[in-house]
Amino acid sequence: MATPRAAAAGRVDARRNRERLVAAARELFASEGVDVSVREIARRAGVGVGTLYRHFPAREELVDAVLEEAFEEVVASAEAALAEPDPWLGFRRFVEEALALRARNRGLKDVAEAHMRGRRRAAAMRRRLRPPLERLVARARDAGALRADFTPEDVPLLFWGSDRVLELTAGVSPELWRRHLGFLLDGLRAGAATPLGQGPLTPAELRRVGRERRRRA
Amino acid sequence: MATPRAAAAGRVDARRNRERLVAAARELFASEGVDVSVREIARRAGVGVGTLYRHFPAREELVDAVLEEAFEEVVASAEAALAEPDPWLGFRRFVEEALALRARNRGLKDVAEAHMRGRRRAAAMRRRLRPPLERLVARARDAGALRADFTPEDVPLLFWGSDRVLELTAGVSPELWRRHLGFLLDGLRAGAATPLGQGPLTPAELRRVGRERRRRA
DNA sequence: GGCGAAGCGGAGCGCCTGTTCCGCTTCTGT
DNA sequence: ACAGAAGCGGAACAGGCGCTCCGCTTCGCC
Repeated sequence: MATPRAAAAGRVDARRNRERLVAAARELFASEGVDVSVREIARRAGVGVGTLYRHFPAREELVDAVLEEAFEEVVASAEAALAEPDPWLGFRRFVEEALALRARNRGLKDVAEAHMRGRRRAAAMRRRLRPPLERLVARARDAGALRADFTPEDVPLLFWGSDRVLELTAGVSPELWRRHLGFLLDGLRAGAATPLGQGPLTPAELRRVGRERRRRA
Repeated sequence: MATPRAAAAGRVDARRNRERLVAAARELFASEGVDVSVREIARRAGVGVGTLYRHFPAREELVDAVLEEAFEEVVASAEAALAEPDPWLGFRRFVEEALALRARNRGLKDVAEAHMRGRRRAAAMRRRLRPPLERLVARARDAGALRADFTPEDVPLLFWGSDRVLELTAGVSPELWRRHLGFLLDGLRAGAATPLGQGPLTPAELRRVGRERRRRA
């Protein structure tokens, strides 16, 4: 019994195929986005589509399984940013790191934007992200660095906008999103603030953004 | 000869069908975006798909024909903004108006972002937009209102980012893009500027953004 | 070593897309 | 009024998608 029966049940070839599928999906989601076809994932993994569906009864479950770990990095980044003593730098660091992760993983960006059309685990991750994110915002605001009218519900706005820049310019100028974010961050400092005509999303509205989007697709 | 033989040649029923197609496409592109299917456009116009293809040998030509007028409004808006005496208000007004047009016309946003995958007329419009836009930027910068490191090539960044917000939140909070733009504009004032790590796109790079994007699709 | 079960592969289904083709209708000049 | 041309409509094609199904292979316990 050298290496046997550890991990989950099932035949060893089945487990190997499952791992191959996850690995193939991880690479393809990161480089091509979540919209790669199941045939392409199966081909990359060296298995048939039937095998893919045996392990992941719907395409979305594979997305869910693969991107959980990527989302975990975002949560970790938010928690690490809270350790930064300067409240403004902590806030800024989280936003930059979260976007840098998206820059390296198209799939993460897709899922974050599409607000999961049925991705349960990503929804759970989102709930985990909320508390540290709220503290990052409150801390920077209370320190007088972040403008007073900024709310946690405004954070997705930062991501969405820079995501698009990222998406469009990744092939030509991979770091250009930092410029867009730089403009935005300069506008988020308390000293730069002028009154805004439009109020923030409420938490309920923010949730609806995801649901509306799901219905469309 | 009351109303006859004016306009282009061809049978009157053919001309009527062409106009119906353009009208149907205009409505659908504005409300659903440029990705509506040809069958849907034909159905809305009350004709068969064969008729659509008789008038517009490829789907893209219909897109091109319909969105030219929408793009024209953007150019007109830039020219009108130059009449504004305050350079900053002029700049701001153009950006806001251009985005408001996109908010009312999904197709315009799609074409502007996709940077025409083969839309010749839109490319011509883009060239027409450049001169007034350059003057708007230079004027606001020279007046000391707009930050000195802002270039005309940065304008698309403003649009792309807010476009995404618009797209995602249109159904829930149709004016939320104004909040995102508000943050951004506050960061564009000379007084708010801090050094940016990343330089602007060159004009050549900006053109490549469109071409890369075309290759993908 | 054999055999039952678990796993595998990929043809095929249903539905979508843009585009083509051609028999039939409708217009229009004489 | 009529003939011929111009225009029309929609079935059909090629190629994509996610997903299902089932005959065949391979594993692993006895």
